[in-house]
Amino acid sequence: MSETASQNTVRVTLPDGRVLETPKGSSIRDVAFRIGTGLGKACVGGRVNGAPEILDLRFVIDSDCSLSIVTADSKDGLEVIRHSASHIMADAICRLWPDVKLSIGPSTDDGFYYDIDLDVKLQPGDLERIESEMTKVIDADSTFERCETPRDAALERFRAIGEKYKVELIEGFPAGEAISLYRHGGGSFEDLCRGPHVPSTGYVKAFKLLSLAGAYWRGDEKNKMLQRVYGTAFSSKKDLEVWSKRQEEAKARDHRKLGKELGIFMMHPISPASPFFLPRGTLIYNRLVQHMRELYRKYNYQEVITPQIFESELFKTSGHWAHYLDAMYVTEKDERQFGVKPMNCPSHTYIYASEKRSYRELPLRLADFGRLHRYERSGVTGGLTRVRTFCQDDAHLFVAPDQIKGEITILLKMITDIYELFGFTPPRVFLATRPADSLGTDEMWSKAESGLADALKENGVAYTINPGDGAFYGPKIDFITEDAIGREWQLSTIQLDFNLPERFDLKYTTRDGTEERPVMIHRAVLGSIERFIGVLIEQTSGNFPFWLAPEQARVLPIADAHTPYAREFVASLEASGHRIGLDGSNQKVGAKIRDARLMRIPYLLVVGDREVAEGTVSVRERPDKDLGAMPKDQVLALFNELERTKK
RNA sequence: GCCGAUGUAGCUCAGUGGUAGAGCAGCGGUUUCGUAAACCGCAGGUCACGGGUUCAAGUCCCGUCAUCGGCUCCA
Repeated sequence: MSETASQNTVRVTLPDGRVLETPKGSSIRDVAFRIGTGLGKACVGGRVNGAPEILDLRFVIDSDCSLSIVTADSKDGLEVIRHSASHIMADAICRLWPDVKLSIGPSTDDGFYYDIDLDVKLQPGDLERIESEMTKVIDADSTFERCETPRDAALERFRAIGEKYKVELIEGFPAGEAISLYRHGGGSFEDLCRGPHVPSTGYVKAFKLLSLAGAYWRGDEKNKMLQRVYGTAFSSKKDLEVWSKRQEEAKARDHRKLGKELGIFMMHPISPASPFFLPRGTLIYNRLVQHMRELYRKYNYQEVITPQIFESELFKTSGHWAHYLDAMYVTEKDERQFGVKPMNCPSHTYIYASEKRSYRELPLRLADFGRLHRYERSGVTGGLTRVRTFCQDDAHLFVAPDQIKGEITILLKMITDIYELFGFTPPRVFLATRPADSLGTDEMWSKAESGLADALKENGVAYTINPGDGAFYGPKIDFITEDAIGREWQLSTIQLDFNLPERFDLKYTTRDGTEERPVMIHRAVLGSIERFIGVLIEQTSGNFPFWLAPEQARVLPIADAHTPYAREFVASLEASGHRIGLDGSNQKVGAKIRDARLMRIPYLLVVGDREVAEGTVSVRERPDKDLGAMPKDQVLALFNELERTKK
């Protein structure tokens, strides 16, 4: 290897450390082909010198650099393909409806969309028309060309064709900066775009348009609502099929579907967006609450029960009246105004303030499973994940300022343990900072925000900052988990609050006899029990662990003659606290097995002549594992162990 | 709240202006059976609700409610 590259070559360092000498002026694509034909065919872009942005394959390398090739099937590669697919879709829409105005069309985690302004209301059937127009563009395999234009020229160009959203976007760019445009179809379609794109439209080998939706321009509810067309694209037809299949499977796990099938909850327009928990759902619900109560004993919480309805003064003092009145249920009696509680915190301040508090009592941890009501706007509600009545495993910790970090450390452990117990993947953690509309001083906020950040760092929890997403009274740490179809939900939360103690004038007496203000930590581990159950149903596909299953086992007599024995067996298992069913129906055992499997019963205990004679049951473990015949004591030991270890 | 779609038996769904259907579930009977659906019969509907168009509306139009997909919001 020569020490210095010649005048006409550059040295390109590959991710594996290999150095490739390549003619000056080679494109990323050339380099990929030099590495291997397979890679050359599979690549869609490249990254130079570890920069975050992906560059076009056509990007020319004219100096020594490090390069990593982005292949079509990688996450980055898919992003490029999808972004190009969104351009192709925009082109197709322009061909079909020439008076359309384009806004933005990015790629997303599992596809892409384009927001368009079009007088004609697109119908679901139009998606097929757009798809076939897109296919024409893709079949033409025309080159994606990048061109840089001075800002003012670009502005002029888009203004001339009346693309007002593009004009608005460009106006937001710094003056004098060059604007990059991408065109394909020999210039018949041109769009403002940072890139990168695949070399030609033919690279988009597998795509599908998915749905239509409304979306506000720039995500602001005050702006015009545009039409959003969602689609997805993959590097191969096979990948698209795999994805489609997975989507189907996810739909089968939808908690609204399973909730109905498994008898967990129902909904009724008589109380919109408010679940009715059926007996089976209530067993799960109460078991979860029981589990939290067990933890509360361990972690020194004290549970309280507080009123449902309060005079408005409470919420005026707390600030909720000003911030959330529209979302509260209010009522008037005796010419006094009352509100149904949308959260427990203000009432806990009354318990705190009901006696003179000493530093010795802190941290004071008050837990409350109180039912909350929030008027969620129509259109935002759904299933168990966003409801108008719910309860949280809510608690408020009243702590001295120097106890904050310690408490949060304990909470992080509690939360981590919970996700592990349920077998959830670790949640994504966000630190939500001060929102525009908030209470308190800058000093309070920065103290609170850095307090949370320090606690996270000290406990080695990786997190992302979510600017302006905090509660109006304080910053928070949110723990985000996904449902079956990838929608994200906040379950656990830890919120720091210097405001309520101030507003309700809470105090404690220190060792020195002076009075200080406690800090409040609002926290929920499961979050809303309703939402938690919704996510739990989807994560487990209804296969609840033994300790949570509403019916942990079902005894299946083969014929009527075996029913008395079966009944006895059920009674003795129930006497040990297990939830056992009996299928005494007039059906063949095959049908009973089928019914029980559909209900996801963890254990099926079959009894026939043999079992009666031997004093056993034949145990079948979900979904279809034969554990053989077991005497009663062995079954009991198994169930007790499952219960004890929460498996 | 906004954009769009949907609403037929308990559930899943068919029914494109001319007499409301199927499967499963339910009920009655027969069958007593060995690991994913035995057989026969019966019953079940103001086609979400309210208006309108029409000789005639589940079907077309308008409104309301609810649900679903998004957007915005989420103490």
